[in-house]
Parts: sequence; C-alpha cells; structure tokens
Amino acid sequence: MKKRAAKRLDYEKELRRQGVRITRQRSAILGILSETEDHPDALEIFRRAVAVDPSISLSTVYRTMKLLGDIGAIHRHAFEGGPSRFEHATDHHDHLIDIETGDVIEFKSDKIEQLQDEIAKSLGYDIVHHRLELYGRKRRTG
Amino acid sequence: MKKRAAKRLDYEKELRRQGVRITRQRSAILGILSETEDHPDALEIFRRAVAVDPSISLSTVYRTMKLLGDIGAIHRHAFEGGPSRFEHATDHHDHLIDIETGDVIEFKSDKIEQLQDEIAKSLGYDIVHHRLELYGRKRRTG
DNA sequence: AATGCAATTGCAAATCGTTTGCAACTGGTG
DNA sequence: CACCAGTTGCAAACGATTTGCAATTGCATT
Ligand SMILES: [Mn+2]
Ligand SMILES: [Mn+2]
Ligand SMILES: [Zn+2]
Ligand SMILES: [Zn+2]
Repeated sequence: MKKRAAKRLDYEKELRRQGVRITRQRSAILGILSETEDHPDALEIFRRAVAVDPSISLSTVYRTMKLLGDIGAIHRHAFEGGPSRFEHATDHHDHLIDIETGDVIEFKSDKIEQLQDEIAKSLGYDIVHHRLELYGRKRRTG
Repeated sequence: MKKRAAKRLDYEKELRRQGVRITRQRSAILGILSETEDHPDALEIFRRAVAVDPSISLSTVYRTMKLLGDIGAIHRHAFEGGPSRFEHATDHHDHLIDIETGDVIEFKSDKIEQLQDEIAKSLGYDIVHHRLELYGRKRRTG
C-alpha cells in the first residue's frame, strides 16, 4: 500500500481554512501524524507528542483527533479489543490484523468494494461507509 | 437471511456437557436468546430477562454472555458507536447497519468470503475471523 | 508592539460499557 | 437432605474517552 505522506502544512492549511487556530500542541500532533506510517492509538500519539512539547495533555490529543476526524483529515479505526487507532486520511483501504503481533497490514480490493455496493443496492441501501477487517495469523511456510 | 431458532434446550444441553450449572438466571437468558431474532445489547437482554426473573442482575447478563460466547453458543458484535450486541450462533453472515434507524440487516456473500481468503493468502496469512459491516441509509425510491 | 476576546488548554472529575472482588446463596451430586 | 464448588447480586473498579471550568493563548485589531 503506497501512501503519500501528508504534509504538516497541508493539515495546517486546512485547519486555518476552517478558522481553527494552530496552537503549539496542534502543531506537535500534526507533525507526528504527518510523518507516521503506522496506526498509533491516542496514548501513543500522546507519548510521541510529549517528546516534542512536554506540556501537552492527553485530553488535547483526544480533542485534536476528534477535530481532525471531523474535518476528514484523519481516519479512526476501532479494531477488536484495543483502543481507537488513527492514521492520516488517504485513499480508502481495509486492514488485515495479525492477531499474534497486532501488526496492521493494509490492502485494497476493488472487487470486494464493488460487491459490497451491489449487496447494499440489492437490499435497498446506499453505503455511507463500511468496515472490513481480517483477523489472521501468519501462515507458517512449512 | 433464514435463521433456525436455537432451542433453549440445545443451549442447556451444551452447557451441561461443559459441566456448567443451569441456574434460574441462565435459563431466563437462554430462553430470551433462543427466541430472539434481532441483535439485542446486554441492557436489552437484561430488561427482557427481568420480566421473566426480576431478581436477575446486569452483571449476570454480562457474565452469561461471556460464558456463551466462550463456548461458541452466541456471537458478539461491536458495531460502531454503541455497546456490544449479541445473537445466537448461526451460520456466518455479515451485517448492514441502517445509520438512521440502527436496524441491522444480515447478508452473506460467498464471493466476498472467497476474495477475503485470497487476499489474506496473498499476504501470507490465514484468516481466523473477520468483520464486514456496511453502514448505509435506505435509498429513497423516488 | 499592545489590546481584546473567543478559542484552546491542562486538570480533575464525569461518563459509558464492562469486569471483578466478595460474602451470601444454590444447583446438583452423593 | 447435606455438602460444597459454582454462581449470584451488589458495589466498587476498570479502561477509554469526554467534559466542565478557570487559566492561558492565538491572532485579528488597533
Ligand atoms: Mn490504514
Ligand atoms: Mn446477525
Ligand atoms: Zn473497503
Ligand atoms: Zn463474512
């Protein structure tokens, strides 16, 4: 899954456009989000943010994730068991979670996406969003 | 989605087989689960159970759902936003959730199931379980 | 650069769904 | 019908997230 790193400035630009203030704390979080390629949870983002701005609070991380989610700059995933995990918004894709390591692997299937649309349509619905998560374990190549 | 109602006695038999006691509270819950065709949450099961046995507690509902889940007699779903919802175990199927009414519609696609397997395999994984949820709104037939 | 004020913050407390410790109770076997 | 491990109700604890509030700060305005 190729992912173009969103630029911190892209985020800030979008925030300003929405009349939202760029605070020191938000800059720190945006910096972290823009350069991360994984799916960290709020606490992990908080830990990374503290390294940049020790005064930041977990509340602010949560509030910022909420804000960014609302404007569509990030996506929130509630994988089984754990807390919500975040990633900067990119093209839609789904996830395979390694149930032994917790690793998250991204994938995309146009066929599945299309079948979903057909199923929804046949039931009289339009899909607004969906969630497809595969939980598996690495096949031991014996 | 055709669903054969599980019999309360099926549940009890399985529980006894596992050396688990059939208490008044468990009977009440099993009765409710065996005759429900929807996806109630713990609180709703509790409400229905109280009507049968006023002494039952919410804790016992949760403990019983855990127990039944562990032996595979029921399935637990964590749909977006709300609390866990339960249904008695039947053949695998996935869900379409009406984001306006909360209604849950069941569906099954062998094609999607197969594509999932192929994707996992191509990534070097075996699927242990998965979650596919479509969130949509009723198409207005205008 | 100084002012003004609504937006934002950190903190603590609240919330929600769920789990758990514990003393009292009870199913089911002998 | 006695026994006792399994089960219960209750209240308190839990983990993730949200919220009220008084203090702070971004930034548009002079
Ligand atoms: Mn992703
Ligand atoms: Mn179902
Ligand atoms: Zn998808
Ligand atoms: Zn499925």
